[in-house]
Amino acid sequence: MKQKKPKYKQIIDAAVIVIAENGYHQAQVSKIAKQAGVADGTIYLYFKNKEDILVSLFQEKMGTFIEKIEEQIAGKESAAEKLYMLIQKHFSLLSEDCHLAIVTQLELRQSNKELRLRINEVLKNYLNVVDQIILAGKDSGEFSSTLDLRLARQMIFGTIDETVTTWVMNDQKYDLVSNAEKVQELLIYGFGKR
Amino acid sequence: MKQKKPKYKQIIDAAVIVIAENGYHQAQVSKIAKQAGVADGTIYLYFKNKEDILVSLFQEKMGTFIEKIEEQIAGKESAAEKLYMLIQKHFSLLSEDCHLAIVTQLELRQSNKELRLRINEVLKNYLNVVDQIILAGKDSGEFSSTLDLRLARQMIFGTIDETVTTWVMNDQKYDLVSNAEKVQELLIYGFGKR
Amino acid sequence: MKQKKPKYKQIIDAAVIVIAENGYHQAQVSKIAKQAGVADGTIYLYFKNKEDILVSLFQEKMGTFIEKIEEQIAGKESAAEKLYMLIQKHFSLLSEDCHLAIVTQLELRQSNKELRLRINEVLKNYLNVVDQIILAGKDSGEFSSTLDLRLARQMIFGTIDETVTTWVMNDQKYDLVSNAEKVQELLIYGFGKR
Amino acid sequence: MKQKKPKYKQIIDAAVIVIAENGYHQAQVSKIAKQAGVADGTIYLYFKNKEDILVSLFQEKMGTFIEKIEEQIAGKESAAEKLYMLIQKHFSLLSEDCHLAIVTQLELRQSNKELRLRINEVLKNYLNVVDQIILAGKDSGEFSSTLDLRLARQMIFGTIDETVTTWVMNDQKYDLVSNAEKVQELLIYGFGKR
DNA sequence: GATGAATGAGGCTTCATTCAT
DNA sequence: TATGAATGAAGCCTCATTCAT
Repeated sequence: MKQKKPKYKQIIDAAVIVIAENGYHQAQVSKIAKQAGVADGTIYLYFKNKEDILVSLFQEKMGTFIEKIEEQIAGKESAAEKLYMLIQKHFSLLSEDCHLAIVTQLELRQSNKELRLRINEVLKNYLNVVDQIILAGKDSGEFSSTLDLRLARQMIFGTIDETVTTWVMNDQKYDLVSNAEKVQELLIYGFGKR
Repeated sequence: MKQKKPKYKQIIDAAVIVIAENGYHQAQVSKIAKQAGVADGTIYLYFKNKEDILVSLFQEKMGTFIEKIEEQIAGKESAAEKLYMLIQKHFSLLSEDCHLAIVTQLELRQSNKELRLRINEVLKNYLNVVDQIILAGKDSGEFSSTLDLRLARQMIFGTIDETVTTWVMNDQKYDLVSNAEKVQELLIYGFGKR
Repeated sequence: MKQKKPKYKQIIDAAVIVIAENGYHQAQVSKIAKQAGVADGTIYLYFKNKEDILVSLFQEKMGTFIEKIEEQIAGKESAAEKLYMLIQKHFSLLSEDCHLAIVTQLELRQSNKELRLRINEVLKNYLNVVDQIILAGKDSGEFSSTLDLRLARQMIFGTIDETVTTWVMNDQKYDLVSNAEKVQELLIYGFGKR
Repeated sequence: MKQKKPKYKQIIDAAVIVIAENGYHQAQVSKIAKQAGVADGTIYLYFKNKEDILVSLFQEKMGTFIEKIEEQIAGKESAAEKLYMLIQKHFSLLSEDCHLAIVTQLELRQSNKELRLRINEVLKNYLNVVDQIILAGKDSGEFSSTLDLRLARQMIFGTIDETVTTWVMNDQKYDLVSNAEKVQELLIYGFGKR
């Protein structure tokens, strides 16, 4: 059977592998082309330039990422439960794709300011999901009515992100998912006694 | 008037300015030399190579950073107060040096993996201070005795870092320091009602 | 008309000319590229680095050199005749290519130790041809049976090389080839009376 | 006791050691200064520039070299004996100073064309001694009256030089001096039977 | 649509030499 | 005389992108 997967996705998947295995600065277009099994020039039939591959990669993966998280959250009643599912799914999705974890947590951050701004655009969709949970919590009375939306969002994202990054930098050698519950509890109740 | 400031510091300060204003990838050695008012070759009397400038920059600045934070924390009784002073000082030090804020939050993260590993070594000293606070809080009974040290550390650092990064990416246009108290409260009490 | 000659040879020939005309240390890659009529980067599609150009140059030219000499020697009966053809062809091949003579006698010797070691590897093929002649002469009884192979080889190569070098340093202003017979006689009979 | 040896010689001796141990291209002025125990700038009180160190080195060493050879030759009657003494002394002087051997046979040849031309000027004094021997041999009837002076000179120098170079490139691991007699015989009688 | 050979701009670093002390 | 900190010119190589086939 010939490769049915359109070249577009084929190239993005190749990029994830090449970047994860070689690092951002060693991920030349020619390497990605080779991994994807196409000629260098073919890349430019599907992407405007190299930056476009990376942004598309992030959009594509983050789109799927958010969809799956939204699915998980959909049925849940409480904000606490939603937050738990967000964290749990975030952790488990990255645990299941070690290449993607390396790329998003370490490699893509080496991109220049402009690219990172465009990546942040994509990230906003994720942050919107976070915001929905916080607002739901405030609405339902689970969270303090004086909770600052931006700070809460930064705390949730910052904590999750730092947790995943530490895990990746430790070569993913411990189980990330099993931390989900404690992370959620810390976010909701803080360090104080309960 | 002769330059009294030793060239070593002179070059590091020039590097901070050049990187902040031009971006990491546009911070050529020749630009740094020009900004420092020395010849290109002079750089190499004080630094082994370009990477050495960046690591030294981080060491020098982070060293001062940590010293100042430790001074602030020293007198405080409670862990809560110590945590507040950490955040407050962290925010105010970066607020006072907008160039340094850009460099540490955005530009230096574009460095390659090897350089970031060396930067992380320096960061460990900061994380040790954080750990001391958490342990003190557990000792004194302010924090839950079951509090996971690593998770708490990641939550504190992740939240602070994300907060500063967001502020820098928004062009430092709002007051960062005034958020210190709320961030501390969120960390200690979480999102729950009080 | 398209350049039919493959770029590999095109670049090597350009290198010979550039080195001969500008000297080893003034033979920048960009100059060679310009002379070859290709872009700087194209050089690196055919050669690993600058040193590789020089080693390849020597291999290529010395390969042809040895082939032609072997052709000449092939039919000859006596070692004396073979030695004469070796010298005669050595002199005439370099007389016909004044650029190559300058490069091999003067410029390539300025290369660093590592490069010269690699050049010496190539030279061994030439010295093997010399050895064959000496051994043939000893076998046939033309040369003394006590003749020391290494010394004889050094005397032949040293004399030929010094003769060519002197000629090149005198700007090739006298006829080299006409010395071939006398050089051969000197090697075979020495300075003594005959 | 303080260093009585004038700095001039001190620097030249340092240069020989530094070049022999590090190679021509790694023999920076600062390294020579350090080895000589003087400041970089001091070098320039005794030598016009780096090239001047190298030419002076060659002049100084070659001057002594020739003097010693002339001493040896002085008393000898026959040209054959003189030639033997020349070779024998040439070999033994270099055998006794392994640093100098490396410098003259390998490292100094990496110098550029201009420097080599100046070195050749110095070499002429050596070649004059060779010429005296050849002419004496022709006068006395030991050598053929039709012997070509230039060719004979090239054969003597080329053979000696190639012999020493081969010995140095083989890490001076066999005895050079013991080859003197056979080299002389080969030069005088050639490869023919005797 | 697919190829891949060719392009060419751009920067880190070394080291001989100077000159104020 | 002696010092040594400072100078600054100069070149190899990479790799994103194009375009003739």
